[in-house]
Amino acid sequence: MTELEKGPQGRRRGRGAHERILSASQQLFRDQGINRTGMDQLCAVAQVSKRTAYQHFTSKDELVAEYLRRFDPDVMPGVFDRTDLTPRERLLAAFDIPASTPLCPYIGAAVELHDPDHPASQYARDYKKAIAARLATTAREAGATDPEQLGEQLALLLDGAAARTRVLNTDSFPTASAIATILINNAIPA
Amino acid sequence: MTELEKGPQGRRRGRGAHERILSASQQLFRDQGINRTGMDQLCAVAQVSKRTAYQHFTSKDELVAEYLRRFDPDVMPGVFDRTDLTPRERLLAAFDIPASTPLCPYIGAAVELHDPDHPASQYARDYKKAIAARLATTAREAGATDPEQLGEQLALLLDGAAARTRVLNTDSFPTASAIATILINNAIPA
DNA sequence: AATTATGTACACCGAGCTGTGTGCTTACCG
DNA sequence: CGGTAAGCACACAGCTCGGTGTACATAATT
Repeated sequence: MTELEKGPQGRRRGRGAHERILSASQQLFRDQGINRTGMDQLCAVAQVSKRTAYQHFTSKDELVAEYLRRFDPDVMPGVFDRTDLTPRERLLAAFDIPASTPLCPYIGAAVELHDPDHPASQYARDYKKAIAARLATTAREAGATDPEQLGEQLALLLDGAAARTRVLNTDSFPTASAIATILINNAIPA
Repeated sequence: MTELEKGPQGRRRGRGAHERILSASQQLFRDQGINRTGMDQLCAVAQVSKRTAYQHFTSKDELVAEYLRRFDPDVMPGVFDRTDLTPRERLLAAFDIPASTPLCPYIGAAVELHDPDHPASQYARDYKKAIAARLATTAREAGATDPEQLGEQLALLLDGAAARTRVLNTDSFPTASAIATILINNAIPA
């Protein structure tokens, strides 16, 4: 982050503007929210001129959508690909959240943007469905009698924990995990 | 609402400014969100001059806090006081939501304001705790082995359904209700 | 009838927002 | 070396927002 201290003439950060902008988005949109983060501040953090930012993203809305698209990689997928765990263990592992996560950014975006037609809102829906589907297929592997239902239920637990953690400012994922255990035990015949 | 069409001189709505403002808040903050509702629009809907609004509420923040405080009455409490239901039935009745509810305004406020110290955020926390407590006492009446735990679990389900309904734009309360049934059956010894 | 509380109209302020226009500088690549 | 793509600084347009100042009008109370 600080490897390119100051350019030759006291300015200029180099060529990776696009990535720096997205990186700053991740940080600021998460910490402050989307609406409370101005493009000026974002550009300052990204060490990018405003002009450059608008050459990479035609509007803030577009940046927000791209920010959500880039978010996924290092959050959920890791859980589902762990071959060292049984499917049943994988379902439960989804509830082991680092506790540093402020709020699922997809929920945050949907609430803040308040427009179901916003590209970011649409992507948030797609993502939520994808997570539920992932949980469902894993539930199937685990031998659940009704995998779709279990997947949807577990997804609801994740969202509930995320929302509640945000509002109450206390980690609600253990509670969700406890419920998940019960549901899984009930849904998978011994 | 339209009983006082136009004042004697083509203006003036009468004395209930305070209530009209709060009423407009309920409508607009719910439908559009807090940040996307300006005081100008709010005053127009409330048929109140901006000056009057700021004589009743010193700031928008204060209005938001009061809006949340006034929200409660006709939502949850009705469920817990129904003597025609057994405690167990009351717990389940909490999940019968009219489906018109856009999003729990407490979650919305906490996400939109993004400041845990905001009076409205604090009240949202208090309210959420109160709901969990209500559920817990009802769970105790129903004979649950660990009422506090069950109360917290059911509260999480409600929040999960609310958040998920908002993001996915589909009613998630039936799913939550199904989970609740399982939890209740597991928590209350036959 | 006089007083007081309440409400009104409307212009205005300063701040912050998204987004541009312009002219210049630097880094890369053939 | 020379051309081009990428990035820069900086001012500014145009808008909306929260909030205020001022002078006036009406309603309830006494």
